[in-house]
Amino acid sequence: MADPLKNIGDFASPVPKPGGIAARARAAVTGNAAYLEGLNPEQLEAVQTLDGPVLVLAGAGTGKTRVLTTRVAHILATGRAWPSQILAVTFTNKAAREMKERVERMVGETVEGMPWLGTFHSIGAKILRRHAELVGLKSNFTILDTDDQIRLLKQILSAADIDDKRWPARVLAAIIDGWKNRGLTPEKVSAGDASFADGRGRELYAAYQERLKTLNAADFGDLLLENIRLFQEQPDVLEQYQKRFRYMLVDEYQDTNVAQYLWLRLLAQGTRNLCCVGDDDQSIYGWRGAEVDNILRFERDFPGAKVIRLERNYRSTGHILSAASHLIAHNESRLGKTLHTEDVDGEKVTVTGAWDSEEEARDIGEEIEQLHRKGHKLSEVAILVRASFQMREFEDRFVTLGLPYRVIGGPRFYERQEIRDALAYFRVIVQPADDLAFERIVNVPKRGLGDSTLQTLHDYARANNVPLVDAARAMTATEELKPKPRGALKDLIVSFDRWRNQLESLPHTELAEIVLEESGYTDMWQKERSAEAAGRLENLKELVRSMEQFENLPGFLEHISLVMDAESGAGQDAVNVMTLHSAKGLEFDTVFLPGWEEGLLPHQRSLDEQGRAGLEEERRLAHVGLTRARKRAKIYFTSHRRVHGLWNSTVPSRFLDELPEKSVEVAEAKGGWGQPVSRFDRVEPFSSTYNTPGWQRGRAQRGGGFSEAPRGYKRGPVTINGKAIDKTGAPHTAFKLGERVFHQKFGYGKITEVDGNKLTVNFDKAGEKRVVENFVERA
DNA sequence: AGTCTTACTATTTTT
DNA sequence: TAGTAAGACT
Repeated sequence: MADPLKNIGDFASPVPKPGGIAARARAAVTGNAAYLEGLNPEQLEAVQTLDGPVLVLAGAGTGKTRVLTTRVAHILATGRAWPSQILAVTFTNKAAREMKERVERMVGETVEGMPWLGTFHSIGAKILRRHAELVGLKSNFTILDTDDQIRLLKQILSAADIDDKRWPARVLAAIIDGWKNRGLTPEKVSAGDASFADGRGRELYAAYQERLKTLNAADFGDLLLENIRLFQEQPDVLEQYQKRFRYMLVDEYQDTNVAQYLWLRLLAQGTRNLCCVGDDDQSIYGWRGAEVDNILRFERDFPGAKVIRLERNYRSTGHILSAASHLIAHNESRLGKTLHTEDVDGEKVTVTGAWDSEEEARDIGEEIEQLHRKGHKLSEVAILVRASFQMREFEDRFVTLGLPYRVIGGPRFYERQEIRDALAYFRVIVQPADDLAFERIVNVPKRGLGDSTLQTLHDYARANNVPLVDAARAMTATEELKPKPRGALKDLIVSFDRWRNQLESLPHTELAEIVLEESGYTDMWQKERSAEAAGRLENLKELVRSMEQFENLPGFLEHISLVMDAESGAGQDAVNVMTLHSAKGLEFDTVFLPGWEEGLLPHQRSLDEQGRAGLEEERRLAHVGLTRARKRAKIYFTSHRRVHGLWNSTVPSRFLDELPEKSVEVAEAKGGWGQPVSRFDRVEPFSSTYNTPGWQRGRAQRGGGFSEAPRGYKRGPVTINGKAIDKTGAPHTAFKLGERVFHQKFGYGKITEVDGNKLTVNFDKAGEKRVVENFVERA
């Protein structure tokens, strides 16, 4: 078995050795080092202010990554610290990888990789493995992902005799995650917390933690939480790291949660040389525990902190930047920055109204084709949506147009069923006590080891307090199981023993192939002659291939749970389709922003659940979208959208009101009125509703207030400060069967079914549709 | 064990 | 509407 501690930097050698670095250091001290060239004064200050806490407020496109990497280079070049004495944390592996590459390029070959550059989780895991015994784990503990977590919680719920119908495991998982994000161990959760199973949440949390320890496993949240516990309970360990990390850098500080903040604060109590880089205006992960407050509070948390603002934008043209700045200025909870650019004004941001999402997609498709004809690269075009259901319309359209596109985000490589199954096999080999992995694959492929056999195993395992594999081994020696399952189980155990023996003697990629082959796993998919199965087999091959870059099986497993992301399909010239969230950090020449409607952006749920804070986060999301664009930003909204299969009239987003008139141009939908684009007759021509766009009328009436939804619309789910008025609940108009009604989109029709507030109407022209009663009126 | 039926739900996503 | 997940049925 590999030594998991292998790559951990040594704790010795605090004095840099001379050489190439020294020369650069001299240059750096006099301020004329090559790597400092081309930085603007603020960036230079952010790079050179090395002592004490520093907060770099880096607006979109202001050279944040450059500052971060140059700062590392500067620390190294001036001989302030060794690579192994710098802690640099990011959120994603992608960011970590990029930073590593850029630092290496900047500093040159003489510096070996930085052992403490990585994600919060990977660094947390590394530290935890070193001191696992101190928190009740072994250093080869397994890292569980969300899927394992939920399966484990299911068991715990059933053991506690809780109906997992009423109290689903996934809900509990989310609650526990939330607690962990806030740095709460079971003891610290308030006893009165009744958010789950009538107040039994805390007890279940404790049981879950106990199970994790027995399984020698940690979930993602534990990687940090156990670190904090370790630091708090073992001051000498904490001190070790405080001394080691002479300089600390944090990327995307606005995304940190409470646990991450606590972790950083503990470590920063040593040298206090903590540099956090972030942008409060790009905080869009509040819903998964990020605390914007961390960045807003920085100066109070770290007295004497130097705050440096990067406000020079090198990405977008004037109009785009002005639109984005005006929009975000409507937020109250922000530190405030004024971005400016020396670039030309460029094209105005366009706002286009479309009849429905189909027209929206058709229009955007057309515009993209036009750009393409003019020689623009498709890969420089992005469509950024609020919710993934919006993507479908675009995909459909692009398929008919034959326009190449790629969807970014979506299910990850290692989340696919076949990958997880294969990994489960490997996990059992490396760690026989991994019950979750064992359970996953006992009967995959089918071996006739069904629920009853598994139940027997569970009972035995529980009674004797041993892992399932041991229980299985014991049971095969008794008469308790029927001959058939007993034989199958025995075969499986024997196989695992054999594979485990080959762990040392065979290269791990070879062993992996053998395991997948001998277990019958590849066979299982080969027999299923579907297109899908072929893809799965392909993925399995890809998995084995990706193992090559690791030294051994345990090393590979460590990385797959923390560091594996599928960099798929890049390189092709294709339009990028993704959510606003996954667009953060990217940039494109042309950005399309469809769906700027009340209820979608800002999203209704955000408004309902988070109120004003939710609205502000939605606004930041819009801001992130706009600031992705270098040369062209094109906003769209529709007046009709189908949500959950029901047609809704929609209201243009309030954010449209918040854009500066001088930088915005109202464009007409290409497939606009007058053309027979719809299957239906338009009862009310598009132009009469929006020729003076509603969002402009709204502004005229309201005089600039921003927290209210646009007025003047009778229909649709209009909300004010997150509170819906005119909700579709109360049956204020009782429609009857057979009645004639009128709908804005579908025209006239007869009611054929009434179901609460939902009506099925047989429209004269459009055929049968289900609609919410608010959207029809008596004819 | 496999297939059919019904009920439910329906942002955003990394590690 | 559409997709999934769990339960019933055969």
